[in-house]
Amino acid sequence: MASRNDTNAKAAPATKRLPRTTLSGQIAEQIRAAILDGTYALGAQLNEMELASTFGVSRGPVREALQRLIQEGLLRSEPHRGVFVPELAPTDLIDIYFVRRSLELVAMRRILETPERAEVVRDLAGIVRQMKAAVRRKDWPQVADLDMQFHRRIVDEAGSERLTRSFATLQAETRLCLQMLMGGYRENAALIDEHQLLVDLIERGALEPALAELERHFGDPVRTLQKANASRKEKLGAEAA
Amino acid sequence: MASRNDTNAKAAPATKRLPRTTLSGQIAEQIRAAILDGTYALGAQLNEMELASTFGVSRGPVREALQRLIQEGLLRSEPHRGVFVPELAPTDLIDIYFVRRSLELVAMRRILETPERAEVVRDLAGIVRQMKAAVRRKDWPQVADLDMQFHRRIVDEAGSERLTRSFATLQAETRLCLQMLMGGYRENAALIDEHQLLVDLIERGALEPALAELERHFGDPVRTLQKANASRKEKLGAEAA
DNA sequence: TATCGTAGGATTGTCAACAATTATGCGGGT
DNA sequence: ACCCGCATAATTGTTGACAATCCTACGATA
Repeated sequence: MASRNDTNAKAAPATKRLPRTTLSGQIAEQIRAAILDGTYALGAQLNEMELASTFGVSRGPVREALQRLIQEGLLRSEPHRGVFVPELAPTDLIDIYFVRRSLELVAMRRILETPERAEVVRDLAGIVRQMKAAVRRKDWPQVADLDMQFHRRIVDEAGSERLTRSFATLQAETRLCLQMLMGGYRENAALIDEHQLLVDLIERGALEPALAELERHFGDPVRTLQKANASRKEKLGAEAA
Repeated sequence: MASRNDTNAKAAPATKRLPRTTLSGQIAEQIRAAILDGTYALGAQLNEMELASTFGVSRGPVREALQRLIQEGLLRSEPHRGVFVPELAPTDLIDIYFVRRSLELVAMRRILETPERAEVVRDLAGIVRQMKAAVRRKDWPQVADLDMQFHRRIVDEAGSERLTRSFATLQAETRLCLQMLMGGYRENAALIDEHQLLVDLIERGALEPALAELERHFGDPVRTLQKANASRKEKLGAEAA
């Protein structure tokens, strides 16, 4: 990872392409990707100096990037100790999905209130199509990514800047949580059908059925986790301090 | 403002009281309070060096504090230019209230689903009582603060860490927006009655009426703003880029 | 006189070093 | 053998200085 820079060659061409970019922002993006990729394990400490040398920069930008991720909920800071990848419990996933469901339901309601839905429906259908292909290739990371895109597209369509912002952090936490608790993305056979059904309901303007289906769609991951949790609850009892 | 430190006397007693505190955090709190107090006007730029000398620290902690506030939505950063107090439009207030309403409705629904509500009801009633006294004293800043406490108490009672976190930023933005658009808090005579009614409905466990009243409660500020907006809409047409 | 190019000043972004705090390992005492 | 206190080591928090970038104002030219 982080092969973009050499030891101290800071004049990378990528930096020039978009002048309105900050080094901190790039670092934040890279670290975020690394966290979500599972590069840093649960509870691991992120050494500032180490990260700095890894990215070929000083500790300043790294520090700012870390703080940004802390505010996003992807890292936890203990003053004078360090920043750690949070150890998310099953209750955290449930909490995350509780808020996510709320936000998406609101977005869905707003979408079905507007008469112009052709564009969203087209985009969502395209995502589902790609998803179908990815499932056929058994490219699960891609499926997970498309799942993210699908739900984000719905929330974005609501046209609320704050809703989008809140949802973005929730979605990042979701990904982290799934990574931590289930070791990646689950192979859910019903996933395609559920998304396709949602698209159809949106197209037809069926408000209540769409909301109900969305709720059902969210109830499933929680139940899946609870099943997965049952097989490793012995490990969780050790850290009830 | 910021008379806590002298020129370079960093060993303030307040710093020692809570060892698990970061200088950046304190700075962030101070700057946030200053923003919400209206110390920094709409669109004003916050000079890092100036803030640093004001607080008697270096630019590092100031920078981190600013970035924290940026992520909270209370400041806007333009790379290589500076950080500014965002110029919020009426549409922003509407957007903020849209998300706030959604979150509070979710919290309310969850509260009314739990059988143990005595503690919340007691706390909320206490806040309303203080509010009544503050209104009698015409202490509007205090009324605004109690209003904030009231709604935050409701959201906190839902017991969702993410809901609380998201709501906190929304509430800060709300305060900023009201400060910017209406020059502070409005003197709403019906405010006390509305809150009291909400408390009663929560106590009685009346789900649907409580949700309806909460919606009504949120519809009002938006309408108030739209009225206030009517008197200055000529200024808003200039920046439709 | 208006406009374009350029020099100046100011502010942010970044860096390397210093200081404070915390955790760990060792030695002595009970 | 176990526990307490102290010194050491590592990491974060903070600082001041350097470099890149952007805005502004001035002057030359058409």
